[in-house]
Amino acid sequence: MDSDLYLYNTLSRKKEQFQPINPPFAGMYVCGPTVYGDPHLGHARPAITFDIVFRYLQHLGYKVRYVRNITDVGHLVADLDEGDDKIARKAQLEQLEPMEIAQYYADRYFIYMDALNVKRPSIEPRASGHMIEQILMVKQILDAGYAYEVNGSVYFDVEKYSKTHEYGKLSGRVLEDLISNTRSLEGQEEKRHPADFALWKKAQPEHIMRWPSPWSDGFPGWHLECSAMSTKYLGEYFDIHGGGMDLLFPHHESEIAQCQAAIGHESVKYWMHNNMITIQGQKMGKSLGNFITLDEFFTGKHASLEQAYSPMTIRFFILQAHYRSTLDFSNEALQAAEKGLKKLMTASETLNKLVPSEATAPDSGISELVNSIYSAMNDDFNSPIVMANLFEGVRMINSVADKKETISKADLALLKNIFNTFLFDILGLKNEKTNDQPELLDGLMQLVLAIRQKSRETKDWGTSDQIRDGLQKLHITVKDGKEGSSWNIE
RNA sequence: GGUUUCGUGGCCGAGUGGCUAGGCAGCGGUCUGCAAAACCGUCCACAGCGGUUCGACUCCGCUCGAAACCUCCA
Repeated sequence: MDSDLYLYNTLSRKKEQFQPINPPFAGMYVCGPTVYGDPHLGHARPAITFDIVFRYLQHLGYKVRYVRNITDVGHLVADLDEGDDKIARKAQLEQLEPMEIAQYYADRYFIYMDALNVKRPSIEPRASGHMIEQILMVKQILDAGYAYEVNGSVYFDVEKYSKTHEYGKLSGRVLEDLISNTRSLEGQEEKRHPADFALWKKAQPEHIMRWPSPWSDGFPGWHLECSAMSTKYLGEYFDIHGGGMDLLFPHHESEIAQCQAAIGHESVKYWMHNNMITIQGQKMGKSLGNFITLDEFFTGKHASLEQAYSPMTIRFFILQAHYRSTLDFSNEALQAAEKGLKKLMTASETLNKLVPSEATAPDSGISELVNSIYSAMNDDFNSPIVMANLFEGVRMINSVADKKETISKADLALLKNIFNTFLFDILGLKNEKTNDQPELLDGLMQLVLAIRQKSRETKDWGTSDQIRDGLQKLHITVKDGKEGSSWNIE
């Protein structure tokens, strides 16, 4: 099963043809959220990026197993002296089990990702549910001689590993630089080498999340869960591993080392990384305190938001940039996205009402449109180009509706197919209008517009405008065309 | 300091060695009772300086500027 799909592999820093290991199956692992805070705009980017990858691979006919983890381990420290871990504080103050906090935010994550029309992955494993696998992997690495135990903690021996393997190949780092640049942090004295990282950490008394292990009551190292769970569900060698660029080092670098040490070979064929969302040129992130939660976007309740932005506006906004570029947030950009989305959705409604003619005139090249959309997707998931092409389709649709152009039956079917396939199925955008009683509303509107038409015929503009303005207040726009008036819910 | 990546018009954002990105906003026009929407036309670019080339926004070098990672973070 050969495909024309090319994707950018961070490991080689080149676009490579996608050739799955076991076609028609495709395995994909993406680093999911750490559930100790409300999901924000930054969470939406990888979720949507890899949602597109998931959807497109399925569209191409692959049987995709998409695994995205939930990190619910090791970040909840009850020590209130340092940091601003409000969740731990909350857990302690309200006498909550830490897992209650994790559950709460995991649920929140699902709700908001559903709102963004992000498909649920095939498997969403939790780190806390895979202690056995993680402990087993630590043992494997110890047995292989690439780890050592100190006081109940186990560390990965980066120095030894780097003698026979290239630690830093993914992020382009050199070990010597890592030595000289690593800060001396508390608790590092146990490590033989500053670049070593924890596979298992003995829990300090204040650490409230802990599990028994052969070495100590403690918790697994940050990088371990992904290696253990990807191996469990996707095997020792799988196709795609994705995540945010900020995870490149040390997280993914360490995953590579862990798998190499435990299994004896690398586990990932293609590494994909989405770029960050910035706010005034700076990364939007938890640590910087400049993030805006999805809930705040949807409700408009945040000081830097001029209005509320719907889930699909956010999705459109994100898809209008290529996933490997930074994307700068601003009200202006969001408002542009909102208008663009509306234009696209209105056109998709118009499309369903279009009447075909004998031929397409002028010959506007709808099949070329299809080709260039596929080329764009195949070129490392270039969603902005896909959208630009869809807007070309919008122009055609509106021109036909305006009777300035005509479209053949075959071309119309083709155009409908493109919109259904790409706009809705692959880009995953959807019409957000809600209408529970379409017949009732339609009947009412026909009546109201008939009355207005009468007033227009007698040039009673006062009544005519009163009706139109009144409807506008209810977010129903009336458009007067050559063949009577039409209406639209905003 | 090291690693990685950028610098495109009023805003957001694609792309290419010579030929239109696209969206939003602006301007002019068509349509309309007036609008709205739509369509047509149009203005505004490729950080700076060198080099390669018949030709560079696109390749190379330097300068300036910005970001991410090196510590939990999507």
